[in-house]
Amino acid sequence: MRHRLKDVAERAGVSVKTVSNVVNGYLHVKPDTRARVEEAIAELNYRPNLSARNLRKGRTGVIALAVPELDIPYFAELARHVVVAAAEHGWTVLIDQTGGGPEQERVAASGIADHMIDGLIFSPLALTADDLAGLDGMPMVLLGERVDHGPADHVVIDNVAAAREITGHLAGLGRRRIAAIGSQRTPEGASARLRLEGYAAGLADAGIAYDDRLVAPAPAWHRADGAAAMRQLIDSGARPDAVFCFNDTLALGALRALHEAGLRVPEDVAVAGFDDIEDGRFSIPTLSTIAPDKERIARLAVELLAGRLNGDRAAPPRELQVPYQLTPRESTRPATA
Amino acid sequence: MRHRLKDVAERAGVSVKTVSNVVNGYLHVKPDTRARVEEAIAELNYRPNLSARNLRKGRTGVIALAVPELDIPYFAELARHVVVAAAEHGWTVLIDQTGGGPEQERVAASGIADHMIDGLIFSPLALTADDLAGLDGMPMVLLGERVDHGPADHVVIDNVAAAREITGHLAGLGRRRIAAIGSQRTPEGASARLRLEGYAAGLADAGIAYDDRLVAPAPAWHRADGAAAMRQLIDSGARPDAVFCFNDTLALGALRALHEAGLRVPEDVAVAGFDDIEDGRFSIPTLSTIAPDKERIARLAVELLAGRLNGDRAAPPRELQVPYQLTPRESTRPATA
DNA sequence: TACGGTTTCTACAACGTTGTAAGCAACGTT
DNA sequence: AACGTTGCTTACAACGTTGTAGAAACCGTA
Repeated sequence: MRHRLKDVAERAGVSVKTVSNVVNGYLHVKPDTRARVEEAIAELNYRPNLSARNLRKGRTGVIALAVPELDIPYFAELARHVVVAAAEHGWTVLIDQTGGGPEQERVAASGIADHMIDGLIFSPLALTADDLAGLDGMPMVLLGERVDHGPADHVVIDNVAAAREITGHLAGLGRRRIAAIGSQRTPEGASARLRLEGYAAGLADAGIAYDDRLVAPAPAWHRADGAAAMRQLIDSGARPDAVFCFNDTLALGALRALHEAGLRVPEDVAVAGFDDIEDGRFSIPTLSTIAPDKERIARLAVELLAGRLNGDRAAPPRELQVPYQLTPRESTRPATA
Repeated sequence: MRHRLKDVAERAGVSVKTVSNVVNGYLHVKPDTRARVEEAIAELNYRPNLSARNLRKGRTGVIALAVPELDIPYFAELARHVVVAAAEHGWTVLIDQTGGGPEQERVAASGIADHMIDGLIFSPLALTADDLAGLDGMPMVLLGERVDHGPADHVVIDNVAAAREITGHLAGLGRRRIAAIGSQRTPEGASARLRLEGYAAGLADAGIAYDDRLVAPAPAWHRADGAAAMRQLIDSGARPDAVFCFNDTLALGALRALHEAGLRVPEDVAVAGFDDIEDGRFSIPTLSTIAPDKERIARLAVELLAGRLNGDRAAPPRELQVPYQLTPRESTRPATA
């Protein structure tokens, strides 16, 4: 049986509001009254009804994190950091899995929001700035890259620079036939577009001509897509001597396909990824990658949201950039080593 | 600006309750009244306040899923299935990350629960049946194995049988020095205990003597722990020709350590895991494992919870067993192949 | 016209909490 | 002794919703 303030009040012989004051740490309560109330609370194992509190206060203490898929390691790792960072602000995180489709993301952005959560941290794939316009001022922080600057706060990394740098890293090994895996033509592929741009810039830096036949699309960025794309590159006769995969799961799939084709990594083909997921630190070979500071991303997102919630909701949207780190591992080890 | 029933009612020229009736699909509303109300709802972009509704109805439409860590692939995959299954029942899932410590799990079990959620699906590591006793009848389903039968519904797989079967599989390859990685002495290690028991039974089946020196503990079940345990087994001179790791992440770590030690898998050492996470299907070599039916686990958990919520809360706790599948892959490929 | 029955709608109260305003002691100051 | 001040406590209303009970309008039949 669940108890209410009223039950505690009766037991302690005080008013309901006094119990409320004790629960909320109000200062002016006589020590012995407080003790009596606390005793009653303990005896009845009283717990506040959050729905009622939320109704009264207009706040729920819950924020939502909407990600495309939970079992993509990057998002899972991100989610972990967000949960931790949110807890430091006293928030619980409601995790929503959108699947990445435009319609579902729209539902997530508007539907979930209904008075159940105080704010939203959103990692959209398909959503456009327009979709977000109808959100009635739900405080929101967007993660990841969007080409167009929407109406909400943003936490991003410099995808173009990172992709350019890692492409340069591959060129620095002496590779000339550097392939890319993960391009996408759909409007959802904002990350893909930026990373492709960085790849092209990296090639240009090294004086290598961009070759369409070395760029393989991937409908999604799962391991299976990476393996399929790699196989296709191998079969096409394009003979790459390095591959930059637009994320680590693609790269892990590519490693697998190379292995099955009897090609050695990095001797025959060097492989680089993007995201620095845990798997890449233990794969065979270990995976060179771009390591974004995920903890910082999560922390900043939560802080931006906190800022909106406590401060000015109408302030102009901010965009924060988080650093990344080029992290070479075995899959791009120089031949000399 | 957010609107209330009252605003819609004024605009449509009806009472608040009539609007409520329309929103809730009550039958006896004249078509043209309904139309007027719906128009007003659309114009104001009205959304019900869920806190108020919850307060009134005593239900929130949210269930919680508490897991030790989100970035352990097994839990992430499980979470994905739970979210999907819950959505089919109209529930949103609040995901809570306990960290696996006893105190945090206790907080998760009792604290989160406070009127914010209708029920809880809990995958505990450290919690005992006693800890769960004080939960005041919060409907709850436990996932994974517990030695003692607690007061709540359970969805489990037969750990002992599965571990025994995969140990037998290793023995069937002709291996005699079959090691185990992942044993735990702590009371939290219920899974470890059961899988160790199955391992011992599997050895006995094959007429192999149990050898303490071939059993390596792992404080947690991460890749790093698996790698460390494997290194220790190698260095100890125990010379295993097969390893059964108590989960896939341990096994992936072990693969890595074997690779670094210059040992071939499966030729020198066969490796088997448990859980069938996505990584194991793309690792080099691919990982033989026990594949529990995660989707079924999630679905059953949600259905058990639904049963509690809609039906008899006082019914005796049920325990459902979900099938698993021994899934041989490259890491235990027979020498002849 | 009157009547019972159905359909459609409304007023009111309640869910459990907290903000507001005000009440009552106890105290020190004039 | 009267007074303001401070500390502590309380009654009441309100947050936005829905269940209950019943009123009003409408229908067909006697």
